[in-house]
Formats: sequence, structure tokens, C-alpha cells
Amino acid sequence: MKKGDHLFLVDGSGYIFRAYHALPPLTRKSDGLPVGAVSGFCNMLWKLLREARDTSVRDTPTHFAVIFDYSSHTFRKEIYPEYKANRSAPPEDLIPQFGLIRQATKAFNLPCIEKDGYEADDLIATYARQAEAAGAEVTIISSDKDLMQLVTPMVTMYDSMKDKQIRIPDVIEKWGVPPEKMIDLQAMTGDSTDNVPGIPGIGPKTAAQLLEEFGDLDTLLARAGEIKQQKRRENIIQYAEQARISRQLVTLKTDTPVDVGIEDFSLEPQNGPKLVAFLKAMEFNALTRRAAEATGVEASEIEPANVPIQAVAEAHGPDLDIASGDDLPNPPKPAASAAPNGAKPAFGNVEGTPAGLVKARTDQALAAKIDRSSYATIRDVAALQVWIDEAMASGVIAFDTETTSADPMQTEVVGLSLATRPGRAAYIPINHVSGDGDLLGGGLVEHQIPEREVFRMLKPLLEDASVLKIAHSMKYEWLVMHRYGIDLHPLDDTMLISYVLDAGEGSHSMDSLCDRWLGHKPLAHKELIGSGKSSVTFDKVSIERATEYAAEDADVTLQLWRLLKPRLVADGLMSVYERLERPLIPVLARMEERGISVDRQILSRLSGDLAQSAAAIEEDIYRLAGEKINIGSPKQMGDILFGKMGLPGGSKTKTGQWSTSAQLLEDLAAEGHELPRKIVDWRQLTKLKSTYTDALPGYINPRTKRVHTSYAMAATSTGRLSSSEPNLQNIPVRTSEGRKIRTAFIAEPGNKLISADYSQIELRVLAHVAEIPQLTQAFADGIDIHAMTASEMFGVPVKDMPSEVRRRAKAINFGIIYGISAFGLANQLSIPREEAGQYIRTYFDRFPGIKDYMEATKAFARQHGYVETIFGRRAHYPEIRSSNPTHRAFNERAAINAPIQGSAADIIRRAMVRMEPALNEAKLSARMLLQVHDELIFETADEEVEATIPVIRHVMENAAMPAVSLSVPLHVDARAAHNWDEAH
DNA sequence: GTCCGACCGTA
DNA sequence: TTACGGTCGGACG
Repeated sequence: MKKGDHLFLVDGSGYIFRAYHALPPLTRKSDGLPVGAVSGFCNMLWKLLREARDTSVRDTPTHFAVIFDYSSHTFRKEIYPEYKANRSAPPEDLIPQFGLIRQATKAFNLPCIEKDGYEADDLIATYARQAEAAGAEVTIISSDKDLMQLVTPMVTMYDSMKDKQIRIPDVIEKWGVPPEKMIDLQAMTGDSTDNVPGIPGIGPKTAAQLLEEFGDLDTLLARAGEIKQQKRRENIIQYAEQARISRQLVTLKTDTPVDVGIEDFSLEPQNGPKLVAFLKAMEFNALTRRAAEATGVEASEIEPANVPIQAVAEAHGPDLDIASGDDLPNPPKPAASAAPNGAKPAFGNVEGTPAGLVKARTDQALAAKIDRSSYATIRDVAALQVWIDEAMASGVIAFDTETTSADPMQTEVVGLSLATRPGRAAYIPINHVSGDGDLLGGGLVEHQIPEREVFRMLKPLLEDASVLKIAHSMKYEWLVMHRYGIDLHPLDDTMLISYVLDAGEGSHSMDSLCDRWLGHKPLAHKELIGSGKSSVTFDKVSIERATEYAAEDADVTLQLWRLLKPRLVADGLMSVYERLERPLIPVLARMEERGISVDRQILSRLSGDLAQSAAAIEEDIYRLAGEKINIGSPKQMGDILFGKMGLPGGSKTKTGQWSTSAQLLEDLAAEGHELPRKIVDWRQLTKLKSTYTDALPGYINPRTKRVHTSYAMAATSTGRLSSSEPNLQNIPVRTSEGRKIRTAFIAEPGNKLISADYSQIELRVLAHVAEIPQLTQAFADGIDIHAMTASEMFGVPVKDMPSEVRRRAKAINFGIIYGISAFGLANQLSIPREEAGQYIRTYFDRFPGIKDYMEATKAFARQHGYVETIFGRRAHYPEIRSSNPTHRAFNERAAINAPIQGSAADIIRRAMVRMEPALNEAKLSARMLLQVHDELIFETADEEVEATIPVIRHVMENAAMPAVSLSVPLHVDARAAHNWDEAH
């Protein structure tokens, strides 16, 4: 770079936000992808590059670069942790545009510059000074006052939206000081958007006046005593240090260690086809035409580019200090290339809004026919290559594996299907065997590509960052593929998309979604493999039948995705999906894959003990009952207790049977009856034996010698996970007998289990959402929350409080979370309903905010049909307006509970997503194994335990930040031990 | 064989 | 009074 050259530096990140707010919203016609800021950006670049030479006020650039913020974690955070801490997450429809704007920059053949740890402003400052030193002119395309300190006779700013140059006189006119004093001015005034503190009471006018008088900030601070106005003088003296810190924050770094030098910014000619392909994909028709004309390209001959929405740390805004690293989803393909069955997309009918797109897609999907006979079977390498090429070009594929077992840790792949666009799908048979296994073991069927070859060929596709893989229940596919050495990514999951959109509106299984949205019943798995004793594994199914079934699944998945994905934007739920669901897929998959070690001997010994104890009690029961009945049959037991023996207090279940619940039997036992006590004890022992000590060993995987649970991501209405086969979220803990089960969950030799659990997370969430001052204060002070409640309610001092008083307050606190009723509380506390009702009234008197919160939540649910967590996750209650009072009341209680339970669930999900990067960052080898709603279990080497616990605690306690700044602190207890009982 | 209710383990 | 999943008995086919 030399004298006479002219460097243009575009503040890309600044532009994005400004354009987003200044320009009218715009969405891509075919799928509703928000592109307003992208459009403004492209038009601006076009103008700068094409029209600069015609404008007298600007020279033609010889060098050009677009600069972006990389992430919110910069050196300024080290100086001042609160820097930019008050920034909220970027708007929903801006998020996908961060990545798109970077791709636009590249499509314009311009350098796209960003650097971890630095803001765009620092890079701009560094490049501007370098160019200036080389004698070149610089134009900074931005109107941000933070950059005005850079203006010199050689460095000009240009506000592209107002088409206005900003030179030294313009800065003086606007701020009252020349550019070189802007730093001191900003240090004094501070900046509320970036959370730069400054000096209270000093605005730009005062600051300029003071700088005029004293010359610079240091002189001012040194001679502050001379200031006449008392308040101003006090503030300047008191906040001198704050001003100095502020100065550090606003001073742009002109010596950023850059990776790309200014020499590399030399302006290159446009790549016409590349630019047109991008603009076409964005559906910017006017600009496409102009770009095609100017570059001599025939627009109609150019295919729209495959434009993936890539991971951009900035896209997470200030939200993620620890970037997830996962790619954001590819956008839906333009309808022109993806209309089902070759039908013309209904452009004329599609409104330019996400909602319009959803409507069009829904109608389209219902009209489309699914033709199972059209699917292909891939039997040789050449055919497979054709499909792989097509998939690569398409950029989006739906994907499904057929396997021998529902357990991804045990299963073998039988075949694999993929769909590249609606109606176009194929099946790759791999391990089908001849049906009759009796004769000579039923070998592999002919004309199947060898397994190794299939995976060798598919691996590049399945791991290609530019090809989005869609599945229904992707965690299963991920696990299966991982066993074959494939790191499946990037991912989308139609089950999870449906879950985010419609939690509470019924099942998210593919069959029901297909029926609901496509009006089609796909072939049932059972129809192929049969059921029960006569069922076979999928490898015995004929390849013809398997093709119809498997390819249909892929086809349906793709069609569901096209339909459901745009709804995430339309309904404002993209960030729930992107932050809480999609990144959790590989996290949970790895947890399931790791499993946990369970000691068979301990369980076996416990089982023997339980059997003995139960047998002893059985003898007593038969004696007391006077006959040998099935103790495990509530029906028979009820008849004995309330029929034959005529005990009092019997009540009936809804089917007319005598109720024999533990609570009821306990009450009878308390009145001195012997038999009910025995039954309760017997039930406890046999429950522990059958559900835990006897069942768990059967789940030890013979290959890994560990137990691998399965987490359902879309099973609950509130956002919680559920665990099954085995359920490791209900391992006993309340009784000493039950806790022994936990001693069987152990760490490998030389390792420890770490258990870290949130303390009172749901009550803390309640304190936050309902804004209850006493609760917030109590959590801030770290005092016993139930004792505080009791003290408030009953006027008892916390000190020496009777345990019964605290117990009742605790039950009420839980009751509140559950959407309390007098009936339920009375039951829980075994007190009269009137008394329970009085408690509730007292509670609402003492904490009126709770009552308000409950009423507001009910009203919201009635109006919208759903409620929301603090992160925007929705739980639907379609029957909240039921005319049946009992039914309606049930829905209301659930609706009150869901935001509380769900917000807590969201918080731990966020912690889980961030945990692995945080541990890696700290060079720790701890593995996250289990989640139990408010608890995470890890396994790690003995010598790393001490270093690991603080990292875990930090991630968990800060998991809500910065998307939500809770008004109460989160507290995590963590302990390490060789087994789960001692760690908990 | 499959389904449902009762019961009970967890948060 | 919220949210789950597993086991059992018993009724149904």
C-alpha cells in the first residue's frame, strides 16, 4: 500500500444492527428466512463498489475489507467484566443474518476479517493507522461515534445510510471536541449501551466544556478540586478511577495482532457467477439483475448458491462466552428447487412472511402424494456415487438408518435411506440376510454394497459441514453412526422442531406428525417385522419391502422438515431450538455412549438381603391376613383389609377398587394396625428388588460393561428430559434402604464420581418470575428458605423453629410451585381441608406477588393456549378452557407449574451445552454421565477432582446468563466420591 | 400377547 | 398440589 491508495474499511457488525433497525423487515419469499439486513448490506456494497467512482465526494477504493466482531469475549472483558454485560440477545430474526452477511462479503469477493478477542473497532483502528502510515487514504464505512477517535486528515468516516462524510469539522460540530479528544470525552460520558460507566452526571456537553477548560482527562482529574459546581466536583473526584477504566474501554487498540495484512485488501475484480449465485439464492431480484448485467453473466443460467447458515460466534450475540461450535442449520432450500413432485411453487400465493410460507407449505404438503413405488434401491457403488453427488449438491438431506435393535448401543446397521428432495428418496441395503436363518445360517443377500465400502463413501457426505443432515430423532442416528466412526453433523431433528413448536399438543412421533401434517399414514415398522414371538429383526425383511419403508421414512422426514422448520421463525422459537435443543443432541448422545459403571456384586448382595427381609415379612402378613394371598395385588389386599378385616377409613379408587396407597396404609398403621405397616414395608422391599437390584444388572452392556440410559428429549410438556431403559432419574435416595442402590453406581478405579446439584432451583425461579422481594432477599442472603417462609407466615422466629412448623412451610412452598389447591395441600400434610385453605390464604396475604403471578399465568394460558419459560420455551395447554371444572383446574395448575419447572429445565440444558467446551478449555478430562433434572453426574480422574468442581459449579451457576439475568443467585452443591451415594 | 390402572421411585 | 418411567396384577383378546 502506498501514497495515493485508498482503503475502504466497512464496519460490518455495526452495519448489521443499524440496518436491521433502520430498514423495513424483509424475508426470503420462498421460505421466510429473514434477510432484511443482508439485503441492505448487499445494496450498500454494490453502491460502494460500483458507484463510488461516479461520486465526486469519494474516490474509488483500491483496497477494501469488511470487518466483523468475532465474539463478545474481548480483552475489554478482562479489564472490566461488566463491559457490554447488559446487552440482550440479538433479535430472533437477526440471528441467521450474521452468517449470511459474512457469506455476502465473500460473494462480493471481499476480505471478511474478524479476530477472536477483539472487536471490529480495534481491527479497523489498527488497519486505518497502518494504511495512514503508508501514506494511503482511509474511509471507514460507519457512523459509530466509537470510531470517531480515528478521524484525521487522512482518515474519513462515511455514513452510508445518510450518504454523509464525517471529517474533523463534522466531529467537532457534533461533539464539541476534535477526534483526538473523543477518547477522553467518551471516558467521561460513558456509554450505556456498552455498559461503560463514565462519570455520573457528565454528558457530552459538560465533558466538551471541561475538556475545553482543562485540556485532557488526566489534567482534569488532577485539578478536579478547582471545579466550582459542588456536585460535579464530588462526582469527578469520586469516580476518577471509573473514568480511567472507561478510558481504557473506549480506547481503540491500534496494535491488534492481525492475521491478514492490508496488502491483502487489494481490490479484486468481481466473480460474476459467484456473486449472482449468491444474490439469486437470497432472492434479491433487482440486485441479481444489476449484478448480472454489470459482470456480463446470464442470470438465468446460474444456479442459486447453496447458502448454509454457518456458525458465527457473533450470531449468539453476547449470549455465549463459550461458543457451542455447532453449525447453525442450513436454511430451507428455495422452493423453486424443492417443490414436491416437480410442482411449481406457489409464488403468487406465498406472502412474503414466515406465516405465509408456513401456510403455503402446509397446503402444499397436504396436497402432495407419497408414492412408495417411486423409491430407488441402491445396489452398487456407481449408483451410490450418483446419490452422494446429488446429496452434496442439494445441501440438505433427510436420513434414516434401519437397524436390528432399538438400542443404539447394541444395534447393527441393516440399511440406510436418504432423501434429497420431496418424493426423491433411496434405500441402501447393507446387511440384509436371507429370511430363513435355519438353513446354513441365512447368509447375506446378494447385490448389497459391502458395509465398509458404504461407510467409506458416505463418511465425507455425512461429515460435510455444508450438507445439513435431517432425521427424526437424530440422537439415535448420531449414536449409530458414531459406532461406525462417523461424526454426523451438522444436524437437524424434525422431532425436536415439532417439540419446540408444539410441546403439549400430542405425540411428536413421525407417524403422528405424518398423519397430522401430511395427511398420510406411513408403513408401520410392525408391518415389516411383525410383533411378539413371531417378530423378526429388520435384517430379515426383504430388500423390496425395506426400500418402501425406509425411503418413505426419509421422504416423510424431509417433507416434515420443509413444513415445520419455517414455523420456528414464524413463531419466534428459533432460539429455543438453536440454544436448548439442537446443541444438546451430541451432548446427550455422548453421555449415553459413555454410560456409567454399575457394580453387579453390590446389587446381587442387596437383592439377596431384600429377598430375605421380604420373605420374613410375608410370613407375618399371611398370619395376620389369615390366608395366603398375593400381597402384590392391591385388589386382593384391599379386599382383605377393608372387606374381610373391616378396617376403617377405606376409600375407593376411580375404578371402584379399595385404595391401598402407602399414605392410607401409613395412616392405618399410625392407629395401631399391624398389617398395613407390614404391607408398606413389604412393598418397599419388593419395589427396590424388582425395579432396581434385579433389573439394573440386565442393562449392563456386554460390550462396554456399563449401563447406558436413554434420554428422551421430546417426552415432557415442560422441557425436562426423561430417562428410560433404565430410568436413571428415579434411583432411590429418600430412605436409607433405597440409598444403598446408589452405592452400586461407581467410578472406574482411579476415578471419582462428582455430583453437582442446583439448590432450590425451582423456588429461585419462582422468586425471579413472580418478583417476590422476601424470597429474593432470602436467597441473596443465603438463608433457609422454608424457615423464612414459616417465619413470615406464622410469625415464628427462625431460631429454634419447631421442625413441624418448617415442614408445613416446606410443603406449602412446593405446593405453590405445583399450582396449589387446598385439597392437595390437605392431603400432603394430612390436615383438614379448611386448615389447608387457611394456610394458603395466609401465604397469599404475606406474598401477594405469588397470587398475582398465578392469576396472570392462568390468564395468559387461557388467552394464548400456552405458557412460556424465561427463555421462551412454550408448553401448550389446549384444554385450559375446558368446561369441566376439575379438568380445567388441573390444566391451570399444570400451566402454573410449567414456566417454573420448564425454566429450571432450560437452565440445566444451557449448563449442559456449555459444560464440555468449558471443561476442554480448562484442560480437564471430566466426562458428564447423567442428568437428574437439577443434578449432573460426572466421572473424572482422582487428581483432577479439585480443579474440576469449580469449573462445573461456575458453568451451572451462570447458566442463565446472559440471556436472562436472574434476580436471585443460583447455588450449586458439588461433591466427589467413589460412588453416587457418597457423592450426592 | 397387549393394554390399563394402581402403585411408587425420582425431581 | 407439578413432571416423569417401571413393575405388577388383572382383564381383554
